[in-house]
Amino acid sequence: MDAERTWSIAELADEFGVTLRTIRFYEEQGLLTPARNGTRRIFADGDRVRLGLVLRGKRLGFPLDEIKKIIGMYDAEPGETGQLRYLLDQIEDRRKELEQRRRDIDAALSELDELERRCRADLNRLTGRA
Amino acid sequence: MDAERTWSIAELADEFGVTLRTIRFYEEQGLLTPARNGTRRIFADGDRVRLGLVLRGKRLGFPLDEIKKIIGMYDAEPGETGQLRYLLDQIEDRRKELEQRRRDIDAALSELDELERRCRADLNRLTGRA
DNA sequence: CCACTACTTGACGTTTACGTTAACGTAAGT
DNA sequence: ACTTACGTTAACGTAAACGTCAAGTAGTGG
Repeated sequence: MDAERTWSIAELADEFGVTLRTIRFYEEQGLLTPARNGTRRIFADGDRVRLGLVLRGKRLGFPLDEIKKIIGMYDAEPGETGQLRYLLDQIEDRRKELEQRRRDIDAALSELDELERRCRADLNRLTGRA
Repeated sequence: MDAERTWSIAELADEFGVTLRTIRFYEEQGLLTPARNGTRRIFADGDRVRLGLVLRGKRLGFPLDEIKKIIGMYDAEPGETGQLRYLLDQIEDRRKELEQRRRDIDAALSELDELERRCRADLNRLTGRA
C-alpha cells in the first residue's frame, strides 16, 4: 500500500481550519510548494506535514519568515547538529519572549484587579447612600 | 499656591517615554485636547493625567478607541453608576482575554519544552556516537 | 448547450499605532 | 544676522497575515 493519497487545497484548508487564501499565501511565501496538475495545486503527504509544522510554529508565536527558515533547515539536512543548535537557540529566544509576555499579562491582570476594586468601592459608595 | 504649571509637548513626551508623534496622534484621535498658545500645544495638569490614563489603558491591552470611550465617560460624569457598570463590564472582558492569552502562552511554553527535549535527544544521539 | 462547482491569478484593502519625511514658523542665544 | 532648538501641519509609509473582490479557466451533471 503506497498510500499515494493527495489533497485539494479546499480539503487541506478544511482539515486544518484555515482559508484557501492562507494556503496560497503560504505558498507565495515559500512555505509550501505543492505539485500542480495544470494550474491546480496537488498536495501530497509531505505538504500536509509542512502545513502542520507551519501552523504549529504559529501557535508557538514564531513569525512566518522564522518558520520558513526552520522548516527549510529540516528539509535540507534533517538532524545536522549545527541546525539543531540553531533551533535550540531560537527556542530559547521564543521562550524568553513568551515568559516576558506572561509577566506583562500578569502585571496587567493585577492592575485590572486594582481598578476593579476601586470601581466597586465607588459603586458601593453611590448605591449605598442613595 | 495654584500650581498652574504647564508642559510642552516635548516635556510630556520625555516624562512618559513616548514620542511627539504619539502625543499628536492621541490629540488627533480625540484622546487629548491641550490648550494652544498660537499654534503650540500647552498641556495643563489635567492633560497629564489623561495621558497617564491612556498609557495605562494601553498597558492593560485596551485599544485606543475603547480607552477614549472610558476616559470620556469619566470626564462627563465621574462616578455615575451606569458608567461604572459599563467599565466593570469592560474590565471583565479584558480579564477574560488576558487569561485566555495566558493560557495560550502556557500551552506554547509546554510545546516549546517538548520540542526542546526532542532537539536535545537528537543532539545527544548525534554527538554521543561521533 | 448550459449551469454549477471548484479552482486559478492578480491586485487592492484591512487593521493599529504610530514612523518618517517635507516644508515651514518662531524664539532665544551669540 | 545667523544658528540652534523647538515647534507646527500635512500626508504618505510601515508591519503581518491574510480578506476580499474581479475576472477568468476547467471539469462534471443534466
